[in-house]
Amino acid sequence: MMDVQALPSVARWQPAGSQPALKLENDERWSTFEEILNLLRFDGHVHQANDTGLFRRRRLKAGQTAFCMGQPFDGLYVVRLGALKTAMTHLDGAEHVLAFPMKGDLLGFDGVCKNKYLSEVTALTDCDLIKIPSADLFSPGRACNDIERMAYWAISREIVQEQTTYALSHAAKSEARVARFLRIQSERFKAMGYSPNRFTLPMTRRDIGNHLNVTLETVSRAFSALDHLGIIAVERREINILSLDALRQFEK
Amino acid sequence: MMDVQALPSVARWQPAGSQPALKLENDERWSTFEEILNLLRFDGHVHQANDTGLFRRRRLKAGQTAFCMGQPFDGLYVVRLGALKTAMTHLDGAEHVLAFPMKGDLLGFDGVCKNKYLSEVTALTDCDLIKIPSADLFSPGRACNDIERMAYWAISREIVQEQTTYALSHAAKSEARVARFLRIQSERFKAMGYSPNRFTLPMTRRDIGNHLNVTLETVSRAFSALDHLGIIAVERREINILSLDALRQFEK
DNA sequence: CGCATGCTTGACTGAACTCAAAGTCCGTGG
DNA sequence: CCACGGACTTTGAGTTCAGTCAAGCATGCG
Repeated sequence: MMDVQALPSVARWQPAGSQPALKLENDERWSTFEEILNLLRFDGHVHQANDTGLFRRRRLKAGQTAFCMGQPFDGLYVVRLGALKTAMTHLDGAEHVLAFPMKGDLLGFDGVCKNKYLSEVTALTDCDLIKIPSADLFSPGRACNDIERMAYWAISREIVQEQTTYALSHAAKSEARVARFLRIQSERFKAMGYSPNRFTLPMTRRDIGNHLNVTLETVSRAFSALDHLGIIAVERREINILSLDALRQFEK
Repeated sequence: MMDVQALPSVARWQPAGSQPALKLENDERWSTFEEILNLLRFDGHVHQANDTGLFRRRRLKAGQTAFCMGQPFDGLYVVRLGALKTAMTHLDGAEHVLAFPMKGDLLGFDGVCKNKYLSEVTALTDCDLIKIPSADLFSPGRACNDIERMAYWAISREIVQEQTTYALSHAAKSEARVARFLRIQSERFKAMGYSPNRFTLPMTRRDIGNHLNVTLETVSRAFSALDHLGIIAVERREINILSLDALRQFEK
């Protein structure tokens, strides 16, 4: 059924409770503007004048990088399938995980400013991205319409998510951060149409810890603690949220 | 000379070494597109076709809020003068300081997504903002040109700054974070045309601590430590960086 | 099978938080 | 003018939480 059977286990990752991989017959490597709007869950209205354009897709295997820091900017990407991580590498080599983009998220907007990407994007699982070339965003000849509006909207959403994430790393004890992280993951899976209660984390404890600014041991201990309390059930990367309310209580 | 003499001290705030307030005769409350480009330090090229439009300014006294969480989105703002803080308030009432916007920074883009602002902006000093109404950004009739391009560029820069800030709050001991904070402040003052070595912080220790995710006491102790080491000279909010290199060493 | 990677758990240590007191600056009002 | 109050800052002492180091287990891959 799934066309990635032969790949390493992490690549076979799918959210628990997801529909059985809708046939993937559409192996033609192009996406319509409408598909992008659906992926982004854009709720504004468009003029339907852009139906003509097609956008090229890009496949990534788990572990591959979509783009690196310093690479020249060539467009934005929308995640069609899979999970990734974005990170910044400091001068001293230390890495900071910024986010874990998944289906429907937008990538690469940090590249517009200096005309090169300023973060690094790595696929955690096999991925399928859709590219929106910079030409489609900036060419002055093109009608200033749907793509523009959608891009603004999506970028704004990314900013909000980033702010929220940043706020997430704030204050609170380490266990509370982990609880908040799980709650937010749950909401994201729900927004993508998957089960908010049962899901499989695509990232390692180390990545989570880096993201939340705690050590991987602390993440592990927090998971165990929440498990012992009966709030969640953890088995490696399989998460089962038993009481979302209790989880929320833990965030304070 | 300065037209704010009668205001409380925090309102009289000016970066040390700034030019003596260039006459402020331009009390007409409108700004040109060119002024916005200069403020943002936009380095792309524009078509000069937008010279006609004028943008309304908005004055704020220290302590006033530019906009609150939940307020309907009505446009972006560029800081013309002064310093502010942006913050998110959590459900439980806890506040997280996201950034300290100053001259040339862009505000309000988090409002596009849900059509309402999702952060709260407070003036730390008397401020002068320039408003870019949402109509100028989205009206389909308008030529898709300079304003669009500038907005993209500026937003991307904001994202980069936010990512950097987020990464700043990462890892490292509290003293290192404070050192990094000072270094970044120094660079921002330099970018605004002020002295990178001598400046006055517009925000309290509490705000800095909140922003860096440490307590105000820890910030104070870090300042004292850096002072005793001869790396900086601190006197309340007056900062004098004696050795930028030593400060950088401290970030690791 | 053996190795590499990732995860869990324990014991110890140290850095940052909390609580507390005192000092400084500033604006206000007597 | 000076006294007062409030906001901000500094510094100290005790405590707690999370990092470090280390060992052991599970999984998956060659």
